[in-house]
Amino acid sequence: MSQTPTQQRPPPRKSPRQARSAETVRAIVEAAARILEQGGLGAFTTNAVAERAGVSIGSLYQYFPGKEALIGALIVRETFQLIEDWEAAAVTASGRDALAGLIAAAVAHQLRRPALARLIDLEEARLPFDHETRRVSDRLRSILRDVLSRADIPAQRDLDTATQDVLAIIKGIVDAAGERGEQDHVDLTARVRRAVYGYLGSSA
Amino acid sequence: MSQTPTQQRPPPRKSPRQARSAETVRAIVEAAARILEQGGLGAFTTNAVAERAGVSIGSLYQYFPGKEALIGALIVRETFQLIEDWEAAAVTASGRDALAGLIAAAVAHQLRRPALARLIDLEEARLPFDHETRRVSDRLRSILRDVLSRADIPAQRDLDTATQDVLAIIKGIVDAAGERGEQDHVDLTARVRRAVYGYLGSSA
DNA sequence: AGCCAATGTGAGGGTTTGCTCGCATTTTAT
DNA sequence: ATAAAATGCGAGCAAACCCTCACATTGGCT
Repeated sequence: MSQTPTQQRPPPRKSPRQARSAETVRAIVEAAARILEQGGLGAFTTNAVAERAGVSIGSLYQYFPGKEALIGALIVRETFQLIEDWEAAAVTASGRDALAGLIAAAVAHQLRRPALARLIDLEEARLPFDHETRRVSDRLRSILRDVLSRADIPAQRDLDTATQDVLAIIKGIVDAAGERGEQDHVDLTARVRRAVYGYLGSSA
Repeated sequence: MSQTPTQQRPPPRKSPRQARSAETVRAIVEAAARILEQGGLGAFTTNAVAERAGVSIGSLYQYFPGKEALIGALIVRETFQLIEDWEAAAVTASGRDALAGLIAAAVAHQLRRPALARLIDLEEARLPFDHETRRVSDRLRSILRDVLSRADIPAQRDLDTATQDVLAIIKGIVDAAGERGEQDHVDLTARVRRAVYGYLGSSA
């Protein structure tokens, strides 16, 4: 009966085995994203997500153990996109270039779907999440940490604290800008860079 | 019948006229704060707040038109404390000292009740608020804006954007630090200063 | 074709919770 | 003391909403 010991509170759900169910899961997650960015948390109900996805509420609960798991899946999806961009940016020779690449990628990611990205940051800060969600967030932090430890970036007294602070700086500025409807990647990237470089103790 | 044209959606409520009711309002707001910082948003129900305050649910609704108004009142209360500290810090002769004072005050304010301050920042970013709440938030921004426009601080191309960014930097770092349980005012203040000065284009 | 597993359905049960309303108690004013 | 206003009370209504379950449909396989 118990094959996969996965989560904690609600019983785990099936994974899709056929192509159509994989598409169902995709549709549900994207519907969740659209509901969130158009109506905010207030409009985010499981029935609304199912309707928007064009599936029944029962189908939704076959793949997600509860409402919060939906947000969790959305966080994983969005964060994973950013991880891929960051991994590509991190392989640059110079640490400074890598850091600049991370910042540019973060800004681009945010401006793609600003309302969604901002709400996800808020939810991530608000909810205690499952193993998979934490793992993806940790991976993101780990990439930044590695870049900050490169030789051509000023050494930090506490690398973990520095990583957390730089992430907070990026998210803070970029979320606020997205809320205001800013579109200019170049200007926004430059502002984030100034704050981050200043924090790290680089020269301008 | 209509003496005070106050809010929008729900009907406005009475203002306390006797001392005992003023105390009731105080107790309700403080109960809201305690519920929030101990149980988070999930535990924040109107009945829970009333019970914690030692008053009936009916009394609560005599002074607050709804659940969100409670959070609004809490935001006003907390923000007003910070405004007073900031106004005191802003009268310093040097703009750089004034800015340093704002940062130190913000850090101190955050570390006093970290969980509460963080949740309030999150809620402030999430909800659309009434006139009074916005007015207080605007006052805070205005103080920072004035300091940033001082002569001995590098001129910013767009003062409003700079104000928003600096606020985001402060809140971002300080909320993340509070979440981690940091207690060291001095170290945290120094880190925020580096980021802000870097952003503004000052030298370290 | 026939069987079984996978997938899809949606009405509604059960719970939570925001909020009202009729009434009781306390304070103020005369 | 008495009336009127202010304040306090809390059972319970109404609505929202998460989630289950019994059943229908589809797809894969021999």
